[in-house]
Amino acid sequence: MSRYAPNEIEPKWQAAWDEAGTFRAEMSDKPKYYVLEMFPYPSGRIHIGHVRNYTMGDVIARYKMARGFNVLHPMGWDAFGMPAENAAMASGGHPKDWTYQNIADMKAQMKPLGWSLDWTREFATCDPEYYGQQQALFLDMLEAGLVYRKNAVVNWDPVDMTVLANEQVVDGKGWRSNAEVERRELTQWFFRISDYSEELLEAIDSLDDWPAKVKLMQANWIGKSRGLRMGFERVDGGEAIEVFTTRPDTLMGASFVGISPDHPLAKALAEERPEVAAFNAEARKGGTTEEALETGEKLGFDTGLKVRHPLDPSWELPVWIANFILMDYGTGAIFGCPAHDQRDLDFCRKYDLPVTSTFVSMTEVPSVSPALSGVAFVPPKTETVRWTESFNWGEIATGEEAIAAAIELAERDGWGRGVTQYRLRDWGLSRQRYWGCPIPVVHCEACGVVPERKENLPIRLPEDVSFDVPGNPLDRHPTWRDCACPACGAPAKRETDTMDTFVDSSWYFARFTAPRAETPTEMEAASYWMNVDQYIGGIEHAILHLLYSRFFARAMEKTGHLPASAIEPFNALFTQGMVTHAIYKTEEAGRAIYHFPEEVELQGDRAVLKATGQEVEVIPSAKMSKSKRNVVDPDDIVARYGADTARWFVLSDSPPERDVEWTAAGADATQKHLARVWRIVSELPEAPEAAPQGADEALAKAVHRTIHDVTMGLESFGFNAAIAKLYGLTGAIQKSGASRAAKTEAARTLAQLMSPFTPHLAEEIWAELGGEGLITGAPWPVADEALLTDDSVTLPIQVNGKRRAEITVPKEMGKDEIEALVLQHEAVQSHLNGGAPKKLIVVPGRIVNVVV
RNA sequence: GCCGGUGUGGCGGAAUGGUAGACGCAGCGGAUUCAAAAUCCGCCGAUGGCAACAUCGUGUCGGUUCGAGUCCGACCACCGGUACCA
Repeated sequence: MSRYAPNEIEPKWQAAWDEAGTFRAEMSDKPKYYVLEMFPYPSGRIHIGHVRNYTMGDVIARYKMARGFNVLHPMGWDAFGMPAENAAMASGGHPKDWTYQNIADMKAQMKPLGWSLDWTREFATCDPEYYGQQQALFLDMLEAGLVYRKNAVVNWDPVDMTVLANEQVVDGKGWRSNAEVERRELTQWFFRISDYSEELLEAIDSLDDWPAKVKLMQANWIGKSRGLRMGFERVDGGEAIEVFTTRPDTLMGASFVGISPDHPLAKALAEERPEVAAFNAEARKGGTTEEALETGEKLGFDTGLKVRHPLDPSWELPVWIANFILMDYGTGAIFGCPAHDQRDLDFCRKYDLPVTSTFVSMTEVPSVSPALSGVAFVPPKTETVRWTESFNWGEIATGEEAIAAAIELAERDGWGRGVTQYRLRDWGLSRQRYWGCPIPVVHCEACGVVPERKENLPIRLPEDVSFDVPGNPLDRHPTWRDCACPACGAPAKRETDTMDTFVDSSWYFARFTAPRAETPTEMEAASYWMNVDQYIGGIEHAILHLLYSRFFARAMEKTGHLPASAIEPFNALFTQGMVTHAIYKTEEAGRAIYHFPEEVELQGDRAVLKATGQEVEVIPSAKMSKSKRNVVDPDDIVARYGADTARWFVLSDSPPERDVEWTAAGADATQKHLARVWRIVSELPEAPEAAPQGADEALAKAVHRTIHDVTMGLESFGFNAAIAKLYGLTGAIQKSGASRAAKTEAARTLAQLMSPFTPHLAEEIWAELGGEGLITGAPWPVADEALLTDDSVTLPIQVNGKRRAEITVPKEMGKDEIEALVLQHEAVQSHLNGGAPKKLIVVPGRIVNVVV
């Protein structure tokens, strides 16, 4: 008997697949199936989360292959991004070298796992062949009116004189300079995704095979709301201040009008009055994230200007500048209603502004007024509210009715109009960074902003750049910017902003259908392979990446790069959980320092650095991130146990949609199990020619029950449950006294059912048992319905919902007969105390409940 | 702050509204062995009991139902996203 030797069989079968071209995808008459996992960022090493993600996709791909589909399962690299520049800054190399080296290293780590990938389609988004096509796409979108320029705020580091990513802002300070970050306006390129708000929202309903939670998150993100856009007339006769509100029903509770420090009025005031300029500078401190704005300290400045309340011209409201109002949202101005909005209430209490409730009374209104309690009361939209008499639109209405009435009144009297507003903002794609796709436009003094000519694409990144000082190397490159204007030929300057890396990942799935095409896509290939039938990736991409991709598919349809059938590019989506790991953190001079797990020693509840004994803060379970140094490398698992063990192991224990905390315990057990399967196969010749009565049939039943259960599991991402059933069948074959022929047949089926999970071992068994060709792609076994049912069923008997006994009855026994049997049952009798049951519930084939 | 999710033995987890804890890990006991490794068999939520069995038990509190881990409401803790991390 030979031993289970993964290090021998795995390279052998991988070579066999390569030679046969098993995973190379070509268009054919067969039905196609496109399975895609979100492509990795080449951080340097693959981590255990990648293994889990790509093994899931591989299981699906191999299963679909066995079901007769022509499967496309490609792989590539999301290769632009900040870490490459950070590495260049830290160690002096070049982002390109760093990235391509990482790709080579990670590919070398991925190959031994035996994933059914079509490597002939591989590309990296930093290949000029890819980003050049992306530039062509950009130009087509520009021509189609889907791209424009406007001002937007960024995080500005005043010491390093550079734009910071949100991630580089830690507690409001720049991560390198430790200087307080400011919000600063820059002219940026934008995609008109908000033009598609309604369409992207409505089409969510058609995404039947998407998780409900992702659809809900997207809908909330788009955030459709009906509200009132209205002007507040200025007492001094200046230009009215436009605001948008979703709660015009609370207009009678208005205390002030607030404007953003970037509002034209605030800027104009700052020109004249130094104290306004000083406040605006102060108010611009801090990062741009919604979280920072919502949770940060609210600051205000009374401009001294007054506006009139639209319903009562004698009622004057002060105009304040407030730091929590962003110019990017709505009109950059709000009216503050402290009684019914917590943020406004906090603001008014801080600056001693009046708080007026717009309710006289209602059941839900707290007895203490917001002015005293400090707790704002948001009027319910669906419940009837008793409004104050000053409301012209009636005393009693639900919040929704009052909102509608307010809009109607405003439109009738001409001081405002009802508008549908979306939370979704246009997608700012400009990045002031080197390692990204250059935006293919030219700035000409005579012609303005001019698109590059397509024949000049790709606009390549220059290679002679330096990272020794912060800022965008393209900006300070001596010659790269210089070019001829594509329109007039005069000397001009290139755009030095590059594209957001989300652009790269918004169409790669389409590029995989024709990865070497001279145009972004090829219609024939795109029409054949699109859509992605099954997309798999992390829940952290639930909103941005998926929404941007849905927008891009529409934009590509509009510009003739995708068929109309592909505007929703992902038929089915599965969001797998993350593999998490503790983060180990210490602080030095107010800055966080992260430590690798191997640098840390655990001592009961506390953890210390091995080197110094310094106590380390343990953040229990967090997303793996290179910058947090909590990434687990799967190499030693693969090296020690083999790919099949690693593949089986990452899918066996936890449901794929759930986060798992990584532990290495259990890999031993997985390998023991695979060795046991191999041993069972090796020992088949010792099984008897003839079996005792019923043994063969019992084994066949176990086999077909398992075919059914595993197939169901594969259809519904129930990988862990499917694996549990495979453990069960293995045990059943081992313990069975069935004949050699029956056991051999069972082992062949077991190998087929295992083949998506452990393809190398499955091939080895298939060959050992005389299977024809490769097991990969061999037709999937079909369960025989006749073998799935038993002649008798065991019914639990409950008394008042608690299990007290059970009876085994023939499957076809009628309700009346079961009732009679149950009532005679000793355990039931003793609970009845001679009386009759109040109720007797018989659920055929399931359960009996006696209500006493 | 806001949006979304998760919570079940010592651990990972199973369970179309129908026997809570499948399967696996760890642990305990046994067989085999000179001994070990490997392998095989058994036990394994808590409390009480020799046992049969009884009571309790799926984050907390409440509700719907003959019956709730599952549905509804409120809360707590943790995780993801929050538009320049990818």
